[in-house]
Amino acid sequence: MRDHGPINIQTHLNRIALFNGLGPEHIATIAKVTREIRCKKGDMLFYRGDPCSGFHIVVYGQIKLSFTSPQGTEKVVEVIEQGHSFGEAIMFLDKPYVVSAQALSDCLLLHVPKAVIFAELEQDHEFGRKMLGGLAMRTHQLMLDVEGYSLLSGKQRIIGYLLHEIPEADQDKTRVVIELPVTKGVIASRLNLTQEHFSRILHELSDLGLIEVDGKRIGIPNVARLQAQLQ
Amino acid sequence: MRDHGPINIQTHLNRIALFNGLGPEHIATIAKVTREIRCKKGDMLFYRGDPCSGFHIVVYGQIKLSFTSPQGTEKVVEVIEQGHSFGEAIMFLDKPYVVSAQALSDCLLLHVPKAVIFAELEQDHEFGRKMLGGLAMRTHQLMLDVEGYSLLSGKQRIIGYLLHEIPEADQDKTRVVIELPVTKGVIASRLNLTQEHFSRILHELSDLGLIEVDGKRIGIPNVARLQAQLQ
DNA sequence: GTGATATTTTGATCGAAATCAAAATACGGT
DNA sequence: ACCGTATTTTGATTTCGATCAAAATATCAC
Repeated sequence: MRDHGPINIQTHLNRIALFNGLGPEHIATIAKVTREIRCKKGDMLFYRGDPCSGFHIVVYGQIKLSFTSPQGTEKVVEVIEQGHSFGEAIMFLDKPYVVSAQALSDCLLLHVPKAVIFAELEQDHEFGRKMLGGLAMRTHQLMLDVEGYSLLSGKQRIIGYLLHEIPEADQDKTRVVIELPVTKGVIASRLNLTQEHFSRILHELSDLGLIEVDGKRIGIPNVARLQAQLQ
Repeated sequence: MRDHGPINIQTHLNRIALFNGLGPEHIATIAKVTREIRCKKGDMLFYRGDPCSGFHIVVYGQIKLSFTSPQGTEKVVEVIEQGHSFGEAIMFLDKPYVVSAQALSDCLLLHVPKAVIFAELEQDHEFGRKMLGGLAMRTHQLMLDVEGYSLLSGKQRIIGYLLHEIPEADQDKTRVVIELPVTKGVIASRLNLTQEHFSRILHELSDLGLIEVDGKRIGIPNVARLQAQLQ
């Protein structure tokens, strides 16, 4: 568990890429209206259909964004990790949330009201550019997701996920070990698979000697060989 | 076939929602660097991997955006119709296209270079807001697509599509007739189905009396009853 | 109109992944 | 360390939709 003492909102805002280059006085203005939100593992932050009043920044913890079907099945769209933000897109539309957000662990979030963002956009071109870049990246990522869901098999999506999880620093290594950031069930759902199927594919890859599974630690003895399985 | 004579670029730019509210002198500046592109049915506009130098507006005709898997299977992401634009998102990232674009019919397009858009963003806050709104809408739509692919059956996706195709003006009618804008194969792919499966589901809905199929004309005797099938 | 091509439908079969069920493990709190 | 809960694995079965193949329609250029 982390330190839960009082935090300096400005410090955290400064760490977000979106706010890089913003002058201290602008950061201060934004910080003034930014609210801290602490939530415990399992807490719902918002539900699909709730109105959106701004966007969120994850200072620490993990937030799960998901759809739920009428029949109650859940599909995880994304897991937001420390230092990332979410809800920017819907903020620009006058529509309610299309996903629900739930804490996967104890979290500290910041909520930035949309009004202050709109005001900042009035004044700063560079900020607008950053915001456009951020939204464009999200759109791009969603396109790649759609491609994966449509064109790749479950096994290929899992391999792609594992390769994606390799830390920047280990990119060039032959052998790497990665640590799954959330439960296998959540990852399975994120990849549009049942956890049973996910488990079976991991086993299959393990039998082939392509990975070594030890709980949440996945060893990849030969990254290139795993990559080759994508064809 | 349409008139292929010379067109007034400014007139067409004025019709795009994105450029609403832009002063005539700004429109003129943009028009000066905007290029006309005419292409015939089947022509490729660009391929995945090509660099992106701006975005496109469809003046008339239909453009299909699609992924192709290594095995050659194709997945249609979207069909862009008259009056709509595409490629804005990727323009803000320094990445090549992730989709390919092909004309489904003879088309007239406008290509707006990114430099002029960036220049305009420097000067006009309102333009930035419009752009953000447009990107946000695309993101939103992609999220709904992902939801559909993940949570809905093929039949439900088809019903959703048919209901979505009902013209604004007919929204409140009990009985409507819609006209499929492209071939059934393209729609099937857009909905992540094979055309065989698409055909069978249409037949099934027809047998249930929920729709009446006559080539590209689909009659819906009772919209509410079809909607009820989504549960 | 007529022939050639493209699209759509129909039939038979197959397969990837889901579902249902239950056992086995791991894990957090006291 | 131990108990209760959550997670993961394994097994048996089912199903939705894909694939392969071929026939039937529709469409378009000439």
